[in-house]
Amino acid sequence: MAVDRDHVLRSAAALLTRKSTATMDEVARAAGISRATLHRQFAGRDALVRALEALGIAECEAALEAARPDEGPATDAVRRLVAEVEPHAGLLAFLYSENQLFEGEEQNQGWTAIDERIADLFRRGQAGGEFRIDLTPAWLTEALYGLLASAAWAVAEGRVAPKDFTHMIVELLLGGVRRQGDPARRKES
Amino acid sequence: MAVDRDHVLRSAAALLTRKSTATMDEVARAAGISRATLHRQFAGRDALVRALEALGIAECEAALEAARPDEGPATDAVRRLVAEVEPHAGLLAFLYSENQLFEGEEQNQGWTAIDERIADLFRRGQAGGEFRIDLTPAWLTEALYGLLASAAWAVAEGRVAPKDFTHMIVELLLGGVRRQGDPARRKES
DNA sequence: CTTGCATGAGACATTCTTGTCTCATGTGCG
DNA sequence: CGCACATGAGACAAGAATGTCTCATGCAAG
Repeated sequence: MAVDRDHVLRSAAALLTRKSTATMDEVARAAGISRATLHRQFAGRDALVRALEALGIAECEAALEAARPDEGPATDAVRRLVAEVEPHAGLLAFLYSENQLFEGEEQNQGWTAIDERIADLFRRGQAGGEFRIDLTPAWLTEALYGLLASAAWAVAEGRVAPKDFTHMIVELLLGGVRRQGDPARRKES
Repeated sequence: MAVDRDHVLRSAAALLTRKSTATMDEVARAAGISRATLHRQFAGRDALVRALEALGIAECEAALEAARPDEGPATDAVRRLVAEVEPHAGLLAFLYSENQLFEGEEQNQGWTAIDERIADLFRRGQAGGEFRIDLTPAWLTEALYGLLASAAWAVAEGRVAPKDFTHMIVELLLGGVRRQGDPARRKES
């Protein structure tokens, strides 16, 4: 009976999100299997992390699909994207910080493709006049990752309420902290 | 002749910023001393990290002092704060991710004090009508850390230009990505 | 010159994690 | 029933990093 590989991966993701230095043994126990069996599924820690990376990439791609980044106002597309990504923010935060360790190693091609699609969304918003143009799409993409990770950690540590997750990120990213204070309500430019 | 402790700390900060898993031996060589001497200065890796944390806290406090968070518009105070913190963003990013590992350990009191001062700045901006009030000061503080770390990493990996550092963070944090005077209505759900 | 002291180099034991292996169990299936 | 196979438990060696120790070197002050 093949162990439920997907279940193992998700258990590992949940654990490593909280404790990124967890041992193979801890990962195995978290999944309810023995270290031996875990090792039969994933040749080693590297293989496990790579599999998690593949999972994260797949989930990001699925989120991008579901968010339909090319439809409607870019603003709304960003909202949809964050909402779709929210459930996987923990895993993404883990992978995001994990990536900082890959000194000069080959950048995973899957990520660059996702980066590009997200950057394209920001680019579209800029071209359409919805977004300001003095911030590069590359930075906006990085900032989105950073905010997702920050929010995931802040929620994990109880510093902010889980239910506000999407709202916090989207509102800060889109509108910033400054009051769009307009005595005359926002009208045509 | 006592080794230049400050020089060692800054070398360690610079190295760990780039490679957070660097060995004690690597840290020692980066500082131009032997592992034995490094160990005489800092009882162990923990002690070193704690010293780095103290350094980071001291630099944050100095930045807060220099930024005069209680003077003038909160908007300008945030600008000053980010500008003051910029030189230490690498160290802060390291400490920020390092903190994710301190499972339930005692939260360093120094950080909570800094968190509070930053949150107070946001609170002041909200009370004064400069900042929107639907985002909690706690979240804004977290977001600021997240953006600082993202920017530091993005710069380190060459994905964004170092000279844009402060501008990118401040503009995104304050104004968001949406164009002001944007014809698209604002829908705060 | 001689002494004192910090340092560098390196040996050593220890601990932790990993990867590999063996063996017993237990369950499903023919 | 008997077989095959996946699993769990655990032993084992290898490697890495750490903490501790000793010893020789070099420099500076007396």
